[in-house]
Amino acid sequence: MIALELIRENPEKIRKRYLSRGKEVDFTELLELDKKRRVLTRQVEDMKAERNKVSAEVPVLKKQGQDVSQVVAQMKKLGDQISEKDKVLSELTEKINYILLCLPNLPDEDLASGGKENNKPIYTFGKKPEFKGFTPKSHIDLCRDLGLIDYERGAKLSGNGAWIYTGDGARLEWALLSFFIDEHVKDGFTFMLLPHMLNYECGLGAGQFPKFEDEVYWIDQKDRNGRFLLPTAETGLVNLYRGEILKESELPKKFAGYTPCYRREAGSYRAEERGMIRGHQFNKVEMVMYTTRDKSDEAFDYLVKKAQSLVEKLGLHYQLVKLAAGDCSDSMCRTYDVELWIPSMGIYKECSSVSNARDYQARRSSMKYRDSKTGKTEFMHTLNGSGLATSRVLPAIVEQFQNADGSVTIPEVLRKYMGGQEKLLPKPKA
RNA sequence: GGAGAGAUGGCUGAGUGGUCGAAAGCGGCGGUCUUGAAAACCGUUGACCUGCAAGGGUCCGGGGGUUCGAACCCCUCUCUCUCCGCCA
Repeated sequence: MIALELIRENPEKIRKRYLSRGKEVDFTELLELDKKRRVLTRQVEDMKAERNKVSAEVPVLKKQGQDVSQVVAQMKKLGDQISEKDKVLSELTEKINYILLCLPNLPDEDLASGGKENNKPIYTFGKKPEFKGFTPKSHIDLCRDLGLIDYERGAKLSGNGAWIYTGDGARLEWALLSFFIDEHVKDGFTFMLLPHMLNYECGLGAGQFPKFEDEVYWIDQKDRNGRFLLPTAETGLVNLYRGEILKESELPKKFAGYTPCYRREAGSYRAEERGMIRGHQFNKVEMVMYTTRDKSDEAFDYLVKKAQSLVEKLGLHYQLVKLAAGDCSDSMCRTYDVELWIPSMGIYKECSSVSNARDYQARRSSMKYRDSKTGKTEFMHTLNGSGLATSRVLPAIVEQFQNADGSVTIPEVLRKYMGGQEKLLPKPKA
């Protein structure tokens, strides 16, 4: 949620910043409602002040033995007027809040405007692997030949967009998760295992609701009392301090959470995204940081570096991409993606998205800290980054590290999690 | 799943219709004392909205109601605890 004052003070400037996202906004209605509300608030508060004053006098008059029936009748009338105006006021407030909740975050001003096409790679690590003397296989074929994934039975159990990690595949996925978590713990992150079913407020606070209510799986009913399966651990981790005020000295806070991510991904299936590139359930370790206002840029760089270092330790070729304003998700001011090279597809695929939401999420769920100097409360800044989406990393590993004999070399850092195993070998044909 | 109890400030906990935004204790902050610290003593100490300010308004788990007036009465939801049952 962005601050209403920003819009009130300079609607034109804010409008232009939204334009860089490709988002046309018109604040006319919002500003009118806001104006109405401010006038009405003033009126209602004056009336309430009157009522409070007179009501306080009633017991005094009674004690003096005076007749209060006339005063009481007057206050009854005033009370009716107040509740009428109060009703209008709460309707206004609800409308204003809804509009505000639907507005995306303001993109940072240094971002390229426009959509995906304006994303800019700003760093590249390693090189595209060359496959001498053999034609490289796709991760789908590799996973099948190596017995890592059972796509057919995954679909049998759950439907399209589901798969089963089997044997070495499960171990490799688990090794990745363990490796990432160990790295985070080493860096002082608190490891978290969250409930996978979250309440509505989590979606609202993270910024996914009300807009994307249809993109998650609902458990009981799809409304404010229902629960949904988290689409990312961020949705939970970013709600930890909802309604709380922390001491400045408690920040920054660093969390790393592992959860499966459940997403409907309605209509997004394409032939090129078979395999584990896009599914209804995938594994991800998510990093979330809470910082003070002045430390969030620093934290952002830190999280980007962290995501990069994980991929680099695995030895994977990737590019770091600075997203254009329009490609950043709605809650975010800025986003950098780490994209892994997938040889069979001839493209880079995101395995980490690091973003700074600044105070957007904190405003939605009122997460504040007390500034040690001023003593005032400020909204925290929240940041998040995948560290990493293992289900995207595994395809890159098998494709980038495949050998002529059909085997795959396991990255060194993962071997200790796999009993020292160095290679994944093709299963003998039955 | 059944029965009961409860939710009050950073914490413990009093308050059951009228100067209660809320006693008391702890904690925090400031001070006195001390070479310094501790102890003791004194003072101070919730959040939000609005306003230049003075002030005003709102908040005692959430929502609704009764009343001139609600932390307190009524309804409802959520959560917590205790006991019983069931169970991976």
